[in-house]
Amino acid sequence: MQLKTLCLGLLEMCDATGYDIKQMFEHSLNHFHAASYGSIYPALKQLEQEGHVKSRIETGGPHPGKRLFSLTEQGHAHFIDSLSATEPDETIRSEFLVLMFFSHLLETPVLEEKLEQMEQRYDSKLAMLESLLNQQQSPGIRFTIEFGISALSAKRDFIRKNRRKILQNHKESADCGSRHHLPTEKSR
Amino acid sequence: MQLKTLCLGLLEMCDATGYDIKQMFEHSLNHFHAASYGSIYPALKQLEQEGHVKSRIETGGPHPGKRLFSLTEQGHAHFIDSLSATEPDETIRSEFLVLMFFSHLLETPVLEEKLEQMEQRYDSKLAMLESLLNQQQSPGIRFTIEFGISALSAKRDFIRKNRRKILQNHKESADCGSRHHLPTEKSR
DNA sequence: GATTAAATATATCAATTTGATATATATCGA
DNA sequence: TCGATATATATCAAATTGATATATTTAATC
Repeated sequence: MQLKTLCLGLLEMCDATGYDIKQMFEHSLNHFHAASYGSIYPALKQLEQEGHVKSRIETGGPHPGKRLFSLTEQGHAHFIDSLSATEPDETIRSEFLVLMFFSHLLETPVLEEKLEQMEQRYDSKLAMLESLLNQQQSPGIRFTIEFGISALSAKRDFIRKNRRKILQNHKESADCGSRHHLPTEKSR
Repeated sequence: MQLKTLCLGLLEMCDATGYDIKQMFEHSLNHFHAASYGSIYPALKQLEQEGHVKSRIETGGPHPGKRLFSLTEQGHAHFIDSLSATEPDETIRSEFLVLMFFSHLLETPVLEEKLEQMEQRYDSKLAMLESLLNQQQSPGIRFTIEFGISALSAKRDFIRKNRRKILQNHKESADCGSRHHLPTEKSR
């Protein structure tokens, strides 16, 4: 799914500036989709060229000159079509699991710190979702939040349950970046 | 974390071609990090220019002419440093949750199909991880697989538990792409 | 034995996206 | 009134995706 499609979706909710769209990404979609200004502004520009959105410059208000985007009928229809056609899937990019994958190359205290940090990070992400839950209305949005809470809890609990075992094991087979036993040693 | 760092990590395990690295991404790292040829080959080229890897062309074997990359001592040291410095975190991009977020704009049978598809997708991802589990040795790698299984199970179970409720609710407040009640209607 | 499909291997490129940076005004608290 | 934070837009190099092109080898099928 392209960012353009997602911007269209957010404009289904209310008219918004590029800045507003960024805020929506950071607040409502934070736990399952990110986007940067460097992609949002060009996306909106293209959508306008394609006739899916139109924009007007605000004259009054606290920030005169700001550009408010709104969906056109064409853009609405296009969003429904794109949405219906998107395959349900997800992609994960986990630097934490990369760390764990290569954990035999870390020193035990470093590994311990990473596990600690990740657990805390999950805790604060959970807290954020819990607080979102009290504000939301639409069943679809509630679903995404509750889904996020389930996934996050499972991951945090997995770390909690396995942390001690992993660290014990790691300390015993202290390896720590030496490559003496690796099969490719000769070639260097 | 840059792809270059990850390539270095994979070359810690054994010498490999660009193709081999892509295979490793698809098999071992599949559940937490993807990479395309279009990024792998340039990454290896840069790593060689920086002296972190070196390459040799194979003369014999089934595919003479293929370029095997191996880590240099410098590359090894650099990988350990990069790894120790990476913040444990993760990013999720979920088209499934985007669908759920805007589910009020889908027709009930379409929503039903998406939920069904996602549940199946989680099942097959789960099956893949289960089979990986029987092959793996290193505690770090096992951790990533078991972690993946926990997270995937939680997500699949969440869909199973909430599917009926969501669909029931959705059918009752049939909305289906009409925008008659939306606040921005007047502006169009 | 011939044909065909799938696997192995490398490379390139337009389009997308990130992440950083620059700029300017407005609001709010100290 | 000062400084910090929030609002708002824009740009750009660098990274990455996803698609495409090419060629050989192996395995399967007929």
